[in-house]
Amino acid sequence: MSSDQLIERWCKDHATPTTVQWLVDNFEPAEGSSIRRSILYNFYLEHCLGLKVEALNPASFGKLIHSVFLGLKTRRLGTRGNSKYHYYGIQVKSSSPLIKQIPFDSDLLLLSNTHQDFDNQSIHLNMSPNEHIFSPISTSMNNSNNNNNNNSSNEFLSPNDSLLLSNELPSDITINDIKDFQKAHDDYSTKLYQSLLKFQYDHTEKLIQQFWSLTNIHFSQTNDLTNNGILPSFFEANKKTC
Amino acid sequence: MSSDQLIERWCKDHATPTTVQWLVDNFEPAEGSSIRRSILYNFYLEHCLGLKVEALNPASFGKLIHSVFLGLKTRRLGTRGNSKYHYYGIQVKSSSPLIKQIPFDSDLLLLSNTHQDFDNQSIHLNMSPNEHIFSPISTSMNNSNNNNNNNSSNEFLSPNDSLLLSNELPSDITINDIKDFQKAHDDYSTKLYQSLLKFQYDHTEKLIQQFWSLTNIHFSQTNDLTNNGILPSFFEANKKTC
DNA sequence: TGCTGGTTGCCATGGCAACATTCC
DNA sequence: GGAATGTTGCCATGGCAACCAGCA
Repeated sequence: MSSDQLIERWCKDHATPTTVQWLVDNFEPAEGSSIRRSILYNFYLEHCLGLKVEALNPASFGKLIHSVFLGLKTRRLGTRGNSKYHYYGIQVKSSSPLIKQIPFDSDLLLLSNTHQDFDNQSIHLNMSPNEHIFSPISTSMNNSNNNNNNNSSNEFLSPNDSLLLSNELPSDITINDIKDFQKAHDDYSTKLYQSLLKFQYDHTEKLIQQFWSLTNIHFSQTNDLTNNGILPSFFEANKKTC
Repeated sequence: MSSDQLIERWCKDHATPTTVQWLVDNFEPAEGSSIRRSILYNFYLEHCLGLKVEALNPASFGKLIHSVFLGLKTRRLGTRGNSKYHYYGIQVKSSSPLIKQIPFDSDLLLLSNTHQDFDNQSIHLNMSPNEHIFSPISTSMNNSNNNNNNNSSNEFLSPNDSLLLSNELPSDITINDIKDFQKAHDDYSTKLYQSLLKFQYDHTEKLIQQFWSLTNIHFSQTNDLTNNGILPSFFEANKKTC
């Protein structure tokens, strides 16, 4: 089926021809490739933001993309215990500007102390380049590995990251504490970003308050992020949480 | 397959014969009947609590119960927009003590101002008898309707409820605001109860803090629940939340 | 051979929209 | 006939455990 026919079908059903066109322009079927769903959905949100158009929710967007790229499969990829849903059988077109914004394929939480070939004895940290916040640094980080579409667990250590983590943590804080915090923070960042995209200011405020309330530090105090008080109290509050 | 054979199979696989026995003792296949999953799971949690045994998570419990009651179906029942997952094809045995603890089948959020045949002009409220907190009052409420296993939308108005709601709300608070609050509070209560069952005190504290932080009222102030300040600020904070 | 860690199957849950029924 | 509302199909997501491959 040609892309024009696809568009016509969707135009009739849901009047979303522009989005279908956007999908066809930026993505293509590709055996063996996959895109993390949340990344693709965030691309879509930005697309809608640019068009000042109401976005579909993730489930409905799923229906749409399945109807455009027939035969899309589902896979859950990622490190053990942190697998994420991917659309399998699709890739960003090499001609698409989005390709510059694709984070690592191994964009998953990856904290390991089994490899110590950098900064002797320091912790290797893939800062899980935030999938949706395309800061200059994460974009440039990612470009170096764009063509690598397989599942290899590339690690990446930003100099800043190692400085941040290599020392000065209270001794009773473990690697798992840091993992937990990072996971919670990633989740928080994702929700925060999406609520910002949707101009849900009240929701945004609520998210910030909720997240930082986990640290037992009042929201108005979060300016003191650098004062070394937040991580410990967060861990304390979450130590026995399931 | 006899219940003894069932138990033997599960004993071999998962060493949970007592729970299987408990299931067989308290539940039975029944065409056309259903039990809300969260209610059944909460019964199970209490069962484990009594035995001082680690409970399976809901997904694993689902596998267990499906293997004991073959052919169980899934249905989502409830008022529009508030459907809940049920196990379909099973009921509590009439000989089971649990039958006294089954809430209404229409235990779902139900706020309506279209029926006004009680307490002239007041709001009819099904206080969504909390599925897991078996207070004397909710238990006695439920008994009156135990045999009614169909989907009829029974309403029930406790005198106390009508007193609580019939007046004294600021005029800018709508029925939908109350619905939202009640929904959020039900969710909060469920989580709170489960964390209490599991002795997750830290988690419990976090839940309380998170929930009440939505109201912009500090946790230490929640003693002032009756002072009419919480509902309005909660609604304000959530008005534009998706 | 046993550990580690990615993948997947089978559960769970929820949103939205289409469908079906019921009730003005 | 149209509005309201319960039900279901088709998406989404996640936890846990089984499986399996690579590796010490």
